[in-house]
Amino acid sequence: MDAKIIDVAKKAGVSPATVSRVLNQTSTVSEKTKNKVMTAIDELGYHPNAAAKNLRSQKTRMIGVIVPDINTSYFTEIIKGIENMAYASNYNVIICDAENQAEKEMEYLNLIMNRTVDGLIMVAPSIADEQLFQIADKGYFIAVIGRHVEHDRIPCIYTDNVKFSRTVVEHLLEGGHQDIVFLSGYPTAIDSYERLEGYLKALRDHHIPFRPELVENGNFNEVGGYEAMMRLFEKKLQFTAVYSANDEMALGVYRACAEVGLTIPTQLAVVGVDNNRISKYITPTLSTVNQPKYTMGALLVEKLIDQMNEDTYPEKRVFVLDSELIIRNSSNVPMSK
Amino acid sequence: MDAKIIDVAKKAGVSPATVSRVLNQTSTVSEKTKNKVMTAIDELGYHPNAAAKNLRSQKTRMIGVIVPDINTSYFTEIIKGIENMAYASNYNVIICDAENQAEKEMEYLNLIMNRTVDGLIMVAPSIADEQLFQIADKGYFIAVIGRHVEHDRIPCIYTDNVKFSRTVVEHLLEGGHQDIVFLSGYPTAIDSYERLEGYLKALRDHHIPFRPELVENGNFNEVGGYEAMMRLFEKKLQFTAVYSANDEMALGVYRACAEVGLTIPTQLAVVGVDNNRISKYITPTLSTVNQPKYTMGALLVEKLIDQMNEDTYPEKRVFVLDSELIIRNSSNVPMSK
DNA sequence: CGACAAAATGAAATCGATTTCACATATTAC
DNA sequence: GTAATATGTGAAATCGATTTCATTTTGTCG
Repeated sequence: MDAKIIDVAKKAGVSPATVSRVLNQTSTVSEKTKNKVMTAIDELGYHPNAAAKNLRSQKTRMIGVIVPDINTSYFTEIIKGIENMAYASNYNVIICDAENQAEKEMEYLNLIMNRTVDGLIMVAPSIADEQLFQIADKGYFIAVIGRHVEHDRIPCIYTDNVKFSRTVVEHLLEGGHQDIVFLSGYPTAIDSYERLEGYLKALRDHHIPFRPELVENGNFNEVGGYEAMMRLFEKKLQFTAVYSANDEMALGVYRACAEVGLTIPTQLAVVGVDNNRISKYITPTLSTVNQPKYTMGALLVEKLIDQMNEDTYPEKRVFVLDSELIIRNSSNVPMSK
Repeated sequence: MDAKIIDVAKKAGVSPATVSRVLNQTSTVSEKTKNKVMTAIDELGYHPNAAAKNLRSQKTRMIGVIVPDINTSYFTEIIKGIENMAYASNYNVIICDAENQAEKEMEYLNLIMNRTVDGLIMVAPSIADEQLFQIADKGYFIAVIGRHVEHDRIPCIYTDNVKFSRTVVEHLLEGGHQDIVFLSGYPTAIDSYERLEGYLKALRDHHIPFRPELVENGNFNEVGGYEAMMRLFEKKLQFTAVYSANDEMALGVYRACAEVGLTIPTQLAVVGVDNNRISKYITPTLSTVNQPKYTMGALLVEKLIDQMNEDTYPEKRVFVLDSELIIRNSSNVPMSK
């Protein structure tokens, strides 16, 4: 069906080698033959077969990205950063949605093992360190966003969860809040754990007793956040603020408050994490922690590409980026007594 | 670096052909040799090279999906449907984010022309009909979500924008609203146009004069919706309801109202479109039109796969799905006079 | 103008799998 | 026990590009 390089060559009266040279600018070709080849390509509507090209050249100029969920703006923002930077370096990006299933995540590792992609970025992977090491040790290029990985060949980038969590809690303490709920995401996610750690450390530093009953799991989504809050309300616990480990859950908190008739921020202060698109559009506007999502993606893919091209160990491999507390209306009123 | 099929063959003491047969179950192999081959594969950690496989077999078992924007839940829900159904049929999905750039969309067409994918799904494409026809006529498998395409070889699926828009407007008219703002998306998008058409028809049917100054463009996102409303407020126009062509813009409407001190729904009724994740979490909960996003993706990819496997014209090619108006709190109070 | 370097081009090998075809071995039927 | 069939396996061709190496053509200079 499709025209092949040999057809182009015949039509232009040259050899396939020359056609290849015109297309890839791999050596000089005279202006005259270049033109003949180009018109032949145009007339035949020739598109080089990717498989043949990949097979011979042993590269694909594709980068795979595995994300836990494609329907989460935190991840899609990261993807945008990856895509744009990759595009600029002439790489295509294959996005893979693991749908929060470890099994699917594992399946997608095939992309790199079977050389469909030249490199692989795993965003907030659930896979164990050792598995990552194994892949890297075999010589494949992988990189990780969202957690620390201790391996020479694996660049990684993340933000300091503990640090910004302390900032959040201290912000609430300054507002006069002592009884602060912590809404956690998936218990298995490292982010959940580290954010809880920051919460605990801040309390300890300020000599506030930790009340375990104020920690609830909301699975990082609206439904979970809503249900977690409802559980807390039912237990009639005393609290005046909520630190939600992401913005989606905070939205669930808003809904729960609307239903039980609690006013934010006067009766309950709320702070989220991620600064997602809608956080400044909901009412009241949501205080949250801005993470440099786009930058994380862009920076890491850049490192990965460098590494692939030079096939060398990068001088700097671990990137811990700063995040920033954005105080909006959901937490900017000191507690009314 | 990687083990090749010949290495496996040598280790197992068989020919490459046999290894291939074991892996692809393309003909019977004795239990004994099968075991030898499998252990050799295990020991070597062999992964068949995708490029070689694709080249020889002339297929990739990959399906490309081009979406206008990956950071929009309407599209990601569609993707979920595509992915899951494709996965079930043993196809992998490559997601491509055109970032609302026609140029990028065009670039991604290369995926099918160069046979990186076996089939291509274009979601709400901006490309012209004729270009689509050309591709299909060359024998490539493509399918379209979100608009009607009149070509024997191109399956398509969409909802009836005109129809549900009438329903929305009639719902508002029943609530006593006569001065209804229409917030449009990108002017170039067919969805914008058809939704406006439904709005106009409903007004005409009910003998309500059309006031062009009540139509504003909000680009399908929060910022646009917010700015559009602010423009309307500044002009001090008289209106009591807003039909927003999607939920994201409706969120912008909410924000604008919060800032100027208008209460929804008592002072302004709002209806959106898409029923996105957050629409029932914001306050007041947003009336909206539910589109069968997941189903659209799943159904269409199924058709595409059928077509690819049978290489035949499908009996049914055009699917117009029903959508449903979900009345929530943002519009359920009759206008207070 | 002849010698030599540089530029342009082609023939053939190659990438790593699948697939065809032929052949060997095992099984069944009579 | 032999013929006929079914099953299992290997050698070699093949997919469509790139790349190496050799060769031809062009250009430069004394």
